[in-house]
Amino acid sequence: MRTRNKAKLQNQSTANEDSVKNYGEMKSRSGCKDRASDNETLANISRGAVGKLLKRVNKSRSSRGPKTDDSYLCKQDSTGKPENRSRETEKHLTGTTVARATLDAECCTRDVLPNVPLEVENEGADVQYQRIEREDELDGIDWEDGSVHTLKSESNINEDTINGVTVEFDALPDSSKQKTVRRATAEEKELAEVVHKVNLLCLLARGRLVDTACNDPLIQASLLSLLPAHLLKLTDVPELTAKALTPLVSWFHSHFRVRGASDTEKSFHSALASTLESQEGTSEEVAALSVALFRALNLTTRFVSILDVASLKPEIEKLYPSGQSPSKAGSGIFNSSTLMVAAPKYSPLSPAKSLADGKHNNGKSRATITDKSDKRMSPSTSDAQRDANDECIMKSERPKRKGDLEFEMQLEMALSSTAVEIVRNTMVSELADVQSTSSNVSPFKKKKIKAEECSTSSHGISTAVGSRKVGAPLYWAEVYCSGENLTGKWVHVDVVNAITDGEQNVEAAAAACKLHLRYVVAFAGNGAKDVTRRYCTKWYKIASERVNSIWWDAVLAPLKELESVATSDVVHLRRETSDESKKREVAQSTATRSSLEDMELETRALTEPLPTNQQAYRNHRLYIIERWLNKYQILYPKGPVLGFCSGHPVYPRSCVQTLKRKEKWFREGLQVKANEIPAKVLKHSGKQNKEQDVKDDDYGEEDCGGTVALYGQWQTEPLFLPPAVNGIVPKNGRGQVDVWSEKCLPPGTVHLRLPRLVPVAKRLEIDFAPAMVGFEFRNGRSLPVYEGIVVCTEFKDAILETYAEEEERRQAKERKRSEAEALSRWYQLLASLITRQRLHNCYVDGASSQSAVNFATSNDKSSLLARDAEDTKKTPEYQQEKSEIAQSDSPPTVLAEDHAHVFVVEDQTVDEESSTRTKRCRCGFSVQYEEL
DNA sequence: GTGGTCTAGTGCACTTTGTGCGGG
DNA sequence: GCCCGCACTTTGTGCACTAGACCA
Repeated sequence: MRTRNKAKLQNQSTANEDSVKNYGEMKSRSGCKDRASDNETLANISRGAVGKLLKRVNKSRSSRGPKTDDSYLCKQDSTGKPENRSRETEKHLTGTTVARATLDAECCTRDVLPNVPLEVENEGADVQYQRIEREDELDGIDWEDGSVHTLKSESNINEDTINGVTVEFDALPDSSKQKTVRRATAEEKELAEVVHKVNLLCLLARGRLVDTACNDPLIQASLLSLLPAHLLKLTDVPELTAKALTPLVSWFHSHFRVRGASDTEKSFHSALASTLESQEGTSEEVAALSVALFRALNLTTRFVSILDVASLKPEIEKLYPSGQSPSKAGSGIFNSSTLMVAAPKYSPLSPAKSLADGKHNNGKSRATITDKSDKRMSPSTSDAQRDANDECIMKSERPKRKGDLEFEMQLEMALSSTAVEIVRNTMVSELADVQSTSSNVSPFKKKKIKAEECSTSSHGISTAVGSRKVGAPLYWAEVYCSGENLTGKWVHVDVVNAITDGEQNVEAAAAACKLHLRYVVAFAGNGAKDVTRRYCTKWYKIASERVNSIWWDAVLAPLKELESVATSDVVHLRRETSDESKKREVAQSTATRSSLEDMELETRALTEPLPTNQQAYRNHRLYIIERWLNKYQILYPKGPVLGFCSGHPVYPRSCVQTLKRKEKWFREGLQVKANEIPAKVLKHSGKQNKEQDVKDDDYGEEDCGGTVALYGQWQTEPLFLPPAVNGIVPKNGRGQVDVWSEKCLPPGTVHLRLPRLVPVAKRLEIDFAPAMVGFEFRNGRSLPVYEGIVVCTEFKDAILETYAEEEERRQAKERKRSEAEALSRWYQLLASLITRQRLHNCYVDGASSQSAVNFATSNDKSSLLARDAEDTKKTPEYQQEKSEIAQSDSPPTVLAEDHAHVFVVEDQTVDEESSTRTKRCRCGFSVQYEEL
């Protein structure tokens, strides 16, 4: 679509600004003329002229092709005053326009007016032509092919209207064509993974928190006190079965209600106590209470939770349109449907919230209802509601998926039909509130609860519309029933939905609620165990959504032990009355219970049913269909056929073999057996073929005719290389040995990974081969990397011995060289110091040039510096000078004339910190140097 | 709603064996 | 003249994977 560059006022790009400025310039030019003559008349005439001009420009555009159709440009208001604009926008835009007009007025005087007669009426065809040309010149700048953001289109139209121009789009932006698909970058993936992991850890911690709260003796005692007497004895049977739990579950389900909201500021423990008191709470609290009750009844019980973590994959395209940063929209753990904050997530469709959603998302028709609801809410509830509303606003800013749009439409219809019912329910709840005085729950809270109940159908899996349905199985209990099966069984008990032993239904229920069973974790004894396998039969669907199993197993390992100990401990306590021998037996059985469960889960993993769609086989860990084999894979042996999917035979994944070229096998220390037919022959690309034709392969690779032969491991045998004979190392065509691994070394040879071995081997006249250990890319090409040499084993010691000697010699030589260099540098330093001092004496202290010359002469050979101090002492000159100095009372400057500096040892000072030594001559000259 | 197919974008693995110049 | 070390410059292609669009 060709659009007017509307980005001017949005400061989107400089180019856009320029282009729009050009248009503003056009307008201002006409404004200049207005001022030049009659304001009113010329203004109107000018506007008319601009309109004409635009029409002609548009005409010329449209004549150039369908893509340049700008018919959407037309003059809207003859007065140029915008209609229906906001005050802020008006202010902003007026300022901008005036500023630009002033600026352009100055420009137009110089730029346009000199060439154009002021009489607009007489504006000749030439001028118009010039202007049109100008427009054409601007065409490339001022107009561009651009996308239109739907969310901003409305405001943009207003802005353009302000300028007296209406921007009309002849077609709705085609989202499917405009949307550029942006894939997640590696960095974003990494970030998503980190968020996922952190979210997992938080949810694990949350689960442990809940598990600990379930052990509270006060809560357990309170629950027992509520339990009818006949139910107390239900579980007091030696072989507990799932059936025996049913009455208990029914009682619990009827006595505890689930509400959506929760006071997130309370600790979970106090929230649990409140739930116990009011017999209403979140599904998490209700499930936790059920676990507490079962534990109070001495049943081995776990608290099980689906960890609904942030996605492992960055959902960029889903959540954020192009140009909208994740930070702006909010992302990850804080915006995901995490269980850390229970309230908003579990009641997405409560009437109040739904109405609030409607307020923001859908029109004002529902605003009245929302207002009513809001007015009845308590301040705290309103705050919560505001939070929810904020969340809704955030959600509304995101691009909506097709399903979400449909959901909104359905929601709107449902609300319109049930609005009356909601109001009635609210009134009923108000009435009930007035009547009930004993309850501690605030009337406002109760209203909300009641209102929510009417739409969420409180218990059972709802079939409500929406992407997140109410009733998703998120929390339940697992009770160990020793009477189930032969070895006992962990029985799924969901008091929220009043389901016992319904583990096979969890997956379907979760799927119906758009909830993936990525992680199902059972908590007990402050530990945790991943029991996802028990509830998830379609592992292939969640495998890619789970974190790296090594990391996950490592995280769970200590928790798993705690859980295992805890569940056995519970059993142990339960049978405390047993005698010692029985105790031992129980301990033994619990030890195997954990391993039995592991076996059960592993069995489930290995007996996963065959998927019914072909895509599932692509990365399935157990099964494969032939179409998903890549070019380096083959089925060997080709069977057994486990089943069929859309006519494709399904094979075990274990039949998939990786194929490699001969050279690749060589690198792994294997060679293809003689007379083996390639398992697969691949065609090479043109470029590779060309290169392959030019060169010969080292090992007789069969790459010719643009094909490459691949072999499977079953076609290989251990590498057999020609051995070293008579001290000669067998080499390849390039006179080297490729040392990919130790297996690639010819028998009887050894790889010496030391530098500077080549001269040693040459000196000893020992046969060797450079060892190529790999390739590296430099200068845009791959270059071989050599490391050491390959020699026959019998020469190893001799070479190493000589190498050691050679290295010692080399190091000594190196040391000597460095010392000599140090001396040389010292000499240079001191010589420069002397020169400096000489110049100082000569020109700064006012010494005679003659003395300077003498000084220089006496020092030219640097005899003083070359001389050692001790040696100097022994010389007759030194002795003479010393005596002269002692006898003379002359100032040092006089003495300095034609004298060589003498540094007496006694006059030397040493700075220990800086290791600097200062030598002083009696004449006052001193030299400071650093000791090496 | 689900699955199959096609398309396009992204990331990654594979490929693979120099040359010229200056200083010693 | 020979040998050694260093600098130069930083691929290109194809495939696997993934996700979206579209259709049945």
